[in-house]
Amino acid sequence: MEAHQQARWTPTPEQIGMLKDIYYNSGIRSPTPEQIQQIIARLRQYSRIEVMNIFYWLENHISRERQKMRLAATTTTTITRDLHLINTAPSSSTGHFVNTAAQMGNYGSVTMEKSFRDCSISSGRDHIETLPLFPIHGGEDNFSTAYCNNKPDSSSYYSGRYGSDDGHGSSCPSLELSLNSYTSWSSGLM
Amino acid sequence: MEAHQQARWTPTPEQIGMLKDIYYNSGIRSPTPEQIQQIIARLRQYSRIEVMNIFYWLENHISRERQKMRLAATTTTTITRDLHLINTAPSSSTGHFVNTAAQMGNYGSVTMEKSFRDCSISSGRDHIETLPLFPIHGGEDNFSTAYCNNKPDSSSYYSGRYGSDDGHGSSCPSLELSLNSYTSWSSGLM
DNA sequence: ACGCTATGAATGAACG
DNA sequence: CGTTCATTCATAGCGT
Repeated sequence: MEAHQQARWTPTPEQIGMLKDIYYNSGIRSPTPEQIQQIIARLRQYSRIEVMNIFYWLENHISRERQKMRLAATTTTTITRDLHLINTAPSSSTGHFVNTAAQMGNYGSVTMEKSFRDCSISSGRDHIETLPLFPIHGGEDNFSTAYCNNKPDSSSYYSGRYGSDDGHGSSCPSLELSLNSYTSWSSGLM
Repeated sequence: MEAHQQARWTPTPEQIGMLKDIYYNSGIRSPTPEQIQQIIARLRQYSRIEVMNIFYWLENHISRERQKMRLAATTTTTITRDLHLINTAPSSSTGHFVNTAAQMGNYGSVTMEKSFRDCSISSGRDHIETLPLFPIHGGEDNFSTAYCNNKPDSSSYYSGRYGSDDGHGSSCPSLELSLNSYTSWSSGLM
């Protein structure tokens, strides 16, 4: 087993320098395909690099700068702690606690969104619906294995969080209307 | 102090599998409210999930697939071999046939960041040559192994880091137009 | 050797 | 729908 080449692109100093130049000097944040091609062509001289690497690099770079900025602003040890009480836009910020009610009503376009919207009014508050009346869950992870049992080796990687040993707490071995009827939606749903 | 749950929905492998099933096997891209209800009802067994999560998942998935498609079309001398994408019929048992390729036909506007994805594909880690679009599978499990396109590494058991659907197949070695005339994106650039 | 940090990679969420 | 932001996972690199 090997063949993975390099799992992760490791930019050389030259590449980083070039990217920074592009980023800072040129201020390019969203290069065009042509630009990308050229950039890539250049960087490839130093090491294996794909377009996505550049993409990620730029994205991460931008993100990170913002993050730092934000962090600095928040963690400011100096004064300015009570200054902004109303400026920062709510939601989606460092404080991120999603406003449940804020979600409804504005998704974007009109396509599937409409359908979602119809259901989604319950984004966290009400979940009346008609389906979840009965906690159908008998086999819990039955199909889980069916889906992807491709864990070749193992992977015994440390489990960081809840892993997958539980979580559903399903304990209702009752009758479920359609637990494993996948076909039902596939066929009947569409 | 209980945490605020996870700010971000963390799909379990099971959920992803189910979503893929819905997406690929059923070819559902814009589920109806009823479908949404059912989907969500099912997925809720594994973790907390709201309608919006599904909505976003589908959107992102579609977007991503489209990007790939565009890329393929671009790299393969325009549309040419995309015709035979639909070949082997599922012929499982339920007989869900997919029709995913029906969407292609309108990609000519490269805009911005996407240019990256457009231009590149190979990451260097995985490389799937076959389009995961169609879980054609002549087995007996119907939809089971079909989803997992065998994902060697990653092996993240939990969140969504295991990847599965992307296929960066074409790793164009150096077919670029090679506009090496990096005359000047910036001043001297290097 | 082990743990921490920096950062590449991936994807969920949201904007226009 | 395409683009962009934000968050998180995974890992190369480095210090102790």
